[in-house]
Amino acid sequence: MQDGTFHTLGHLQETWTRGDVFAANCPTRQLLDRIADKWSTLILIVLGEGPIRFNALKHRIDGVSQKMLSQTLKSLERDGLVSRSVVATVPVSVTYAVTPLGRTLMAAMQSMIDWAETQMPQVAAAQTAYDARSPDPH
Amino acid sequence: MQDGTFHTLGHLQETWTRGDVFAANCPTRQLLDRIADKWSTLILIVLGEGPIRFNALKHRIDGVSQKMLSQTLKSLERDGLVSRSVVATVPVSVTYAVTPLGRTLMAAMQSMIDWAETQMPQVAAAQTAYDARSPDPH
DNA sequence: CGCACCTGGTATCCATTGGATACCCAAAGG
DNA sequence: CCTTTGGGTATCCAATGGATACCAGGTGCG
Repeated sequence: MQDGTFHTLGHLQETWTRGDVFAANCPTRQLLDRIADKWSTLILIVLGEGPIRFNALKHRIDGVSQKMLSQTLKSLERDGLVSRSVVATVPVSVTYAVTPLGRTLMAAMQSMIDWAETQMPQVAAAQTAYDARSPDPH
Repeated sequence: MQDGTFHTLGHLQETWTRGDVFAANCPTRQLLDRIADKWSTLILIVLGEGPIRFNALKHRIDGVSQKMLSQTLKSLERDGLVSRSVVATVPVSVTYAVTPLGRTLMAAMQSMIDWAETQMPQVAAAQTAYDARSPDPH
């Protein structure tokens, strides 16, 4: 398969111990690895506002490359979290939307966003303090 | 600085538009990029159970390399999410623990874990269906 | 007609990241 | 001695991500 594929795992495993997120073969952990991802998170947040076309999405998410966007969308579609529909307009336009399953994930993610927004000053302060303690002795 | 440093961003920016997670310079997004990370998530979950030493942590999290573990711990410490304490035992032992700030993040992350554990069958089914539709035409 | 432009991608190449391995220190134990 | 132990760092190589170029194929424009 091509350059940076997402399909290396094939499909999720069948057997696991519930709660054992730390064994590499635990499907929960595989799933966590997939969704604990920069672009997936951002894409789902934007899609939460409503269906959107590929290029609009690309311009909305600052810094995402076309390659990562199409790869990540493909993987999210495979996971049943977003749906892809080709609208046969003049230049074919492709619209992406969150599925009901994806919407349940978004609720869980929202608490992380909220945390980041509210706790940011704390983190910035901690960083400043840390950097002051270790003066980067070069 | 050495090989795979985490400090490339220096420190978080000062000016932003609240809720604008999509501009690359938004501190919330920088923070999100940092915590929406495979190893950070796993480390915080383990640390949530109580303080733990470096090697114990390493053996607990299947598949993490020593390099990534020490790098990620350093970055989490800088962000004020975990604390590192050197106990002057015979071979020096280092204990890591979650800070109160880190504990607030863990609560937010827990909903993601719960989602992964409960919705995994849905995702596995979606993947199977997807793979059946696109027969990988080689 | 011939050319550029639109959308939604792929193919290619190179920089950065992550993983495996080896090594380091100092003290204890055989 | 020589190995083991804990907590790393240094080095090297494979995998990942990003930049850029290209493609299809229909449309408007000179």
